[in-house]
Amino acid sequence: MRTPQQPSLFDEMEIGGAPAAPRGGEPRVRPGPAGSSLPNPPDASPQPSLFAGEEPTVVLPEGYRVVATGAALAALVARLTAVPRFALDTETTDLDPMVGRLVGISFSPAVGEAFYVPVGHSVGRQVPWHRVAEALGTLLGDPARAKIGHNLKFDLRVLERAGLRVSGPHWDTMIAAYLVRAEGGHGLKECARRYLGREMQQFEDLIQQGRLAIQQMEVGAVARYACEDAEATFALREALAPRLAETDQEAVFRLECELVPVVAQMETDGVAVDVATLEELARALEEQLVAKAEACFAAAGQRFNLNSPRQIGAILYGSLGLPASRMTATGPSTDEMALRELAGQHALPGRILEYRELNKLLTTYALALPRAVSPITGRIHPGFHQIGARSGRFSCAHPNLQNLPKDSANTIRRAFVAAPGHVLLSADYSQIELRILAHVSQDPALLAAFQAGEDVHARTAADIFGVPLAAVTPEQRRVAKGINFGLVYGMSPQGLAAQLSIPVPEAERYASAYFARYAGVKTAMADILRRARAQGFVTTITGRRREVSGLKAPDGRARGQAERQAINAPIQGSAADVIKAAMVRLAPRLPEFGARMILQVHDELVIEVPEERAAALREVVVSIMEESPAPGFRVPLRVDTQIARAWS
DNA sequence: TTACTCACG
DNA sequence: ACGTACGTGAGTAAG
Repeated sequence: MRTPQQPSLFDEMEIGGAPAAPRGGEPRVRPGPAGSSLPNPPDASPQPSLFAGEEPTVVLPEGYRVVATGAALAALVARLTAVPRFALDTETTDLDPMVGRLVGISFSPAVGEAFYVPVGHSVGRQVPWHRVAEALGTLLGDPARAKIGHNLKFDLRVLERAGLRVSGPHWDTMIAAYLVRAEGGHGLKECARRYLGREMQQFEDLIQQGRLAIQQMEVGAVARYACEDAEATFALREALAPRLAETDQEAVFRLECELVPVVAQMETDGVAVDVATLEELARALEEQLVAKAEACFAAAGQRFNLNSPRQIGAILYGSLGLPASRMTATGPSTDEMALRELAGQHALPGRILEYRELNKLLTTYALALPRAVSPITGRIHPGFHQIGARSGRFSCAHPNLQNLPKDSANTIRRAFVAAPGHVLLSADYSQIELRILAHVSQDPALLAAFQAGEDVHARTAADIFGVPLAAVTPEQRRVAKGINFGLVYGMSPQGLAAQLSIPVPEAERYASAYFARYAGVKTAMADILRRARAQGFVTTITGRRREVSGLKAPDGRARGQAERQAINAPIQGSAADVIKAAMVRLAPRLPEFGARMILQVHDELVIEVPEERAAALREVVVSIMEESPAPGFRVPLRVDTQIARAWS
């Protein structure tokens, strides 16, 4: 693997005496407010060809064209102007759009037809970038023309960095492919194989063939590859559109495509982090960790690798002879629940738990997060994956900021801060999944509880224990809260019992008391299961589909798991639909406040806004998020907000 | 690469 | 009797 510290052979190479393109060595730090995207044109100086005097080695297939002259560029614009939609694809020097520079853009206005516009090659003839941008800008910004792309988020970010804004409507073939079929890969090449029966040239083959970085390769070779990408993408749209219709997922597809530019913006803007706070925390944790490790070794009577579950198991269940309660696939478990059970019998298990807590904070957060800060912007730019979760939720990675510790005892979230002069506005849905359940079930008692604005856990407690609302004890509310969480997860009495640390028969009594009071919920769940068994899938309020297999499995455990998935997916997935739709409605309102959406954590949105506009924006955010998400959705939605310098 | 553990909603 | 609920990503060990 290459690292920025180890430039390849080719970085030293200069062609035709022109200076090599500037590379990542000198990061231009862009401090301050969330990334106002400075123009960042590709490294595009036309240079004498490395291959001057040689015959072109690549013959383009019929229908593919290189756009390397002003006349060809005009012809491309005319051709694209004549069609209602076209596919586009970008070639870049890096897969990270924060780092990669534009090498070329390919377009396809029809099946069998594609154009490649080289803009960042270091060899061969090409039209200067400012002329390309000028010629294509209007077209790409035209809201009357649909842009088709495979993972458009990437191309939008790269083009934006190069100074070209691409407006919708967007038609993302990767998202379409995922909605049509979640299993298997969703790369362009795989999709072309599956839906077009085509075997495409792999990127690795292109690179290996030239043994050069893409921007240094002969334009013709890249053109052949890039044209195929754009053209296959165009063809994919035609193959996938009818499948989206067959599965009744046009509405959710439209939602996801409208979300693409919103997510692109969120990733590009990133979030500011106070590295000094994290470094200070890391130092403190390291100190505590050493002491805790020594305490563990003292209790164990020997030294061992505290990060190895296997070695911990050998000590606890071998040397110390403690009884193993829970098993994993490969041996006795040392997870938190297992160690808690042993805590009364020996000092070691409790100390291991304390060690693990510190170690998690140190390695996963305090040490790892500073490494994720971009040297280019000084901010962290996590990837938000619209199709990352089967339920319809986002997933978040590199780093995952959706699972930062929430415990007020630590300072991890406090290290996430607003830019100078700004604050973070956090807005989260209250009880969104239970409200979805109320809507889906139309259970009168649950609907009434929300419409009355009651504390729903207390209401549930009052109902299942048969006491007045005002008389509910904290313990009763705790049990009711467990029930309500359990409902969303497709609860089993066993799971409920384990979660609440109560006997199974008691959990069974609570569950039946609940379903007696909320009979609509019981019948709604039975309906979902019946339909799931008949159709093989469940759906959300927006029509997002999730296939569920195993509902007819003879193995009770497998069947139970499938049933819980079938119950949970419409609830979790509808909640995802609700917040995604709110993001789409909210995004166009943010510029007037100078604000940017920077994080989404399932039921929470975090927005960075100039301090003096925060109060005004809060009203807008709340009113948009609380809007009814669908016709006939009568459960009131409630959004709580916080405004602070930091995310905590 | 797989298994385990653990952070979040 | 049941292997302890739904959905994720990351760090580490060990093969």
